[in-house]
Amino acid sequence: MAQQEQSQKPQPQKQQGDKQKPQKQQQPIAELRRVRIEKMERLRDEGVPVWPERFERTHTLEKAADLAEGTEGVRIGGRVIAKRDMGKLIFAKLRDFKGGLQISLRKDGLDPELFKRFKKRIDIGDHVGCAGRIYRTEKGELTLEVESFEFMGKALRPLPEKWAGVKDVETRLRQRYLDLIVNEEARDRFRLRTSVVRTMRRYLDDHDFEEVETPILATKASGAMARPFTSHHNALDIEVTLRIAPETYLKRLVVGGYDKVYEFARCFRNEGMDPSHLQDFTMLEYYCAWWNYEDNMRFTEELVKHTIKEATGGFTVERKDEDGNVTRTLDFGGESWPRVTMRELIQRDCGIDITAQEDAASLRAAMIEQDIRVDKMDVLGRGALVDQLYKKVSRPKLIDPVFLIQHPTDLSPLARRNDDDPSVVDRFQLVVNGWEVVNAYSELVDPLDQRARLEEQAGLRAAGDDEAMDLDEDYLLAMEHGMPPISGWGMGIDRFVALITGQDSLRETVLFPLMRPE
RNA sequence: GGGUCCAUAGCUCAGUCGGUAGAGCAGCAGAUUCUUAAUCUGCGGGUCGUAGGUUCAAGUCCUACUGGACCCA
Repeated sequence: MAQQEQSQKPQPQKQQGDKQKPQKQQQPIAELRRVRIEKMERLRDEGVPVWPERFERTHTLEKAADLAEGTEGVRIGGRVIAKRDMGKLIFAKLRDFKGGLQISLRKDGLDPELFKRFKKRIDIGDHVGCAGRIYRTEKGELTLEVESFEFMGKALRPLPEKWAGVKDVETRLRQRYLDLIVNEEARDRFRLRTSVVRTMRRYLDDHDFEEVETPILATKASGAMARPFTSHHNALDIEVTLRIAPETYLKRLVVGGYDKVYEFARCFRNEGMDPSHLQDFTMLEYYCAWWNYEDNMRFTEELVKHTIKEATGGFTVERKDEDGNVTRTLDFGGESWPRVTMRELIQRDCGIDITAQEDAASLRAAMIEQDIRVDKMDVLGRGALVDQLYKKVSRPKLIDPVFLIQHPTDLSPLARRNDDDPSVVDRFQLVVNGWEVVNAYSELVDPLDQRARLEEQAGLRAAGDDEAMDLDEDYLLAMEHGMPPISGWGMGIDRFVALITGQDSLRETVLFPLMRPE
């Protein structure tokens, strides 16, 4: 019997499909969708607004979960994420962004029509607004006894599996909303990102920094060594590039008199895609006049510790493997993070003293002698070779926070030379878990040295290092109007969030990472 | 650029030696007034990523392509 009744409903649809060819291939999902549209149409027939514009709530679910038993007149709204129908008693679970609450409907506890409507027309995924009183079930769960409810919108497609969630990486990235609906871990991660940004912004504001915005669309890519995205500006008929860093604009502002300035800067680098590089990412940069890199290191330690404490509640971060086993614990709580020069570090890890290797050729020879080979070895200048060498032999070993200081000058064209040793610059990086989290230095404020250094970069560029920096006359012009001593600072926010949320891929810290179209 | 792996129902996954497709959840019908991944009975749902090839026979083997994951340089 039931069987026959069953087959009558879907049947017409199928016959139609057979007769009318143009009807698109019948995806099975269409059946689930059709059922839900039908429910919506029934609701409309019953005079229920199917996309109502408003429901007055007295509490969010997070707040409602703190209410005392017996509280009357509570009005809450949310998405139905579970429904357990026991005949004359229905339990369901509602969720909104920050909380969740169980509701219950008793057949003799509300209008029979409403009870039937909930039973028959409400699907998992739909939104409802409920009014009632708070009580505790026999099993002890705080619950809203629904006295009336309003249908607040239909989900035409089913939600992913309630227990396993969405696992497929591609689906999670392409349809992040599903990841957010179903995976609590994803919600927590993105809320933590927001909290990190908010905490850092407040900390900087509280220390008298000014937040500014500088151009994303520019005529010259500067401030970092990277390939830019280019576009065409129609009105001016010129080539433009998306910024690769906000650095030179923020420093122009210091020329203009800002002495503490920062920007959360979306930057774009047209380079290889891998788990630790996004093409579209967020960098926080700040510049502080009258500071040197030592002052900046102290401030960095305070800022980073404060942020981690606020965001996670502690100073340690656990890194886990695929099975959830803790592989390492990063400790940010150390009294004063250790400082090590690039020279000391490389010497310790492979025996090469970079100070003794004064040019690219001799350094290359020393590396080959140790059987250390890196990409494009024969075209890179000395600075870039040092950098590659460091990344190969040393960086992976740096786990707990450490300040790596005094990088080669020719790797840092915008940084100030060290007074005692002009072959290195007054620069530091905060390295954690083998990742560069912060890059900062005492800024080069001498316009003549700056010109010479940028000309040297142009030479490297001509020799085949396509990451070498471009010469930026407009920035040199600004510099020639006079700069105070400055220390500047940059942090990859995506990377920092990945670090403290235990993610290996930066795409898990970005809501909608770019994907190739399907 | 070179290599390895993955793609099966809306979701999570099985699928043996090549013999024509399975489960759980979700859905539908029914039962059920305290559930918590509710339970119980019954039912529907598939161009096995796409296109070729091998074979009597392909989800399974081969090739290419598409999308994804990872490793190396």
